Amino acid sequence: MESPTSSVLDALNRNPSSLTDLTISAVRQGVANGALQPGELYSVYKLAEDLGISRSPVREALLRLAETGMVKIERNRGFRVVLPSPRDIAEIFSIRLALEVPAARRAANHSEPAPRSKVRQQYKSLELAAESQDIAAFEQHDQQLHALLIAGQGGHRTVRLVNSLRDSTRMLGVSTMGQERTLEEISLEHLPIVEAFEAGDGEAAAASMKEHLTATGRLLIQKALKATGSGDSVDQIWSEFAD
Amino acid sequence: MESPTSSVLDALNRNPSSLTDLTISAVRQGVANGALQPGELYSVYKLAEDLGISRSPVREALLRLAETGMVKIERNRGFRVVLPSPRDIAEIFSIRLALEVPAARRAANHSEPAPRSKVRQQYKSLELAAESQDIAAFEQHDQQLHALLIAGQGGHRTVRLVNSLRDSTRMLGVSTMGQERTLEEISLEHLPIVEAFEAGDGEAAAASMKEHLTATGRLLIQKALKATGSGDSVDQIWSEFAD
DNA sequence: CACTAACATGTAGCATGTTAGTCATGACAG
DNA sequence: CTGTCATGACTAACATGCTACATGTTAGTG
Repeated sequence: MESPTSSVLDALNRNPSSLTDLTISAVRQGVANGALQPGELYSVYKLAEDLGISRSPVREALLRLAETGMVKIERNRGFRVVLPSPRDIAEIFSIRLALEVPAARRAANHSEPAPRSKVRQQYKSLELAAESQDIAAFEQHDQQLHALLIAGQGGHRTVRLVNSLRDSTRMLGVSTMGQERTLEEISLEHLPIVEAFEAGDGEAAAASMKEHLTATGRLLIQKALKATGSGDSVDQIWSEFAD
Repeated sequence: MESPTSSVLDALNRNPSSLTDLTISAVRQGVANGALQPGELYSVYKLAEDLGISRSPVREALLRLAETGMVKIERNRGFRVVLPSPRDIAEIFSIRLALEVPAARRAANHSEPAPRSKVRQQYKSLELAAESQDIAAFEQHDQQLHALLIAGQGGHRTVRLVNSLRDSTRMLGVSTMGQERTLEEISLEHLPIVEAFEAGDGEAAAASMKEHLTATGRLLIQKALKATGSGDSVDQIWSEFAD
């Protein structure tokens, strides 16, 4: 194996864990910035070469991503980044609603000073990223804000689960972000959640979280429907999964 | 490579897919029947030898199981089957409640003849397994019944997700099954759900599903608390995650 | 006797060789 | 022109060799 590229080394130094984890991050990033196109066929061979590492960790990374549905592996053919169907999106958001709305309620009802300042801080970072149109940073702080609102008591599994669901819709956000909704608008949707959390108002937190997720989910479904040219309506699909 | 054991061959014939999948099944089964003890340290090396295959598919299987939390891999040491803490169990059931209760409601409200007969049939199999004290069959039909009640429109992800959550608590069921509750009792808990589903009564289905999952979850937490000798109460832990 | 350093052992993680399956291409028969 | 079949390129899946590391043990030091 020749000398790894500097970016690989950098990532290695930041995170001494494993090349598999590194590869997972790399694929996520590639999907986020469009380097990996949904539907296109790629091979473990080439990806390993590009990353300057061997096939084993790359393969392991892809298997784990396939487990979450972000990627599909085709035997003896290669792998594809999966573009979720409108129904997939609806299901994903129905799950997120089922998990995050009660979580937001509980979090607000039990909110304490320390997590409050963290949430506020995270929201400020989100605003900042929105102002400077930094989509990558925006995505990251959005994720961390949602994670904070779930983590309350230590819902590790729930956080991991929601993060993996976000993975599946990440490639949709890329094209959507800053078009239908500006980053500022999305950022503002979080404000009532944060305020309700700080006020310890569980019901308000739940309601505004529900509104936020519903708006996001429906928008992504609409986007996906336009892309597929299907005749189905957003309402119809949405009603199959969420109320 | 010597001759694989007959059980391995059997599993291979049933499922011609991949050795990785075979290994996942083998580990699940090993956990279910106590061949793999929680907390004990095992090695990929030996497991691969026992299965009569190479280390690669075994390693891949364990990585995927680690992803779901059923197993923990320790670098350069081995892997352990994870015994979930009382809090872990509470979180798992809070997730299952969030997903399965609304799913049961929707399923009942949209129930049609075809799925109805399938559900009824699955319930009969469950009863039968309970009568004959066949724990393995009982587990399987229990899982399939829950899956049917979720799958409604095609909630593939939700089904997979719930199945993976069940994985994490499987080793607890082993020791519990047929002690605190008899199989017949557990089977009977499903009856009101099935009846509400057949009657198209969403609210009743949701309520009885909630009752069933709550009873199961609390029982497992109690069991786990006794094992750890902790002073926490079931109510206290339960209230941190579920309502 | 306490305490440390060298070493033996066993492991995950990674690299790489091997096997067998899939598909595109094009020759060729009808 | 069309459908069939050989063939070659490419691939995932699997097997296996290698390396660095974590840990328990033992030998050496005060």
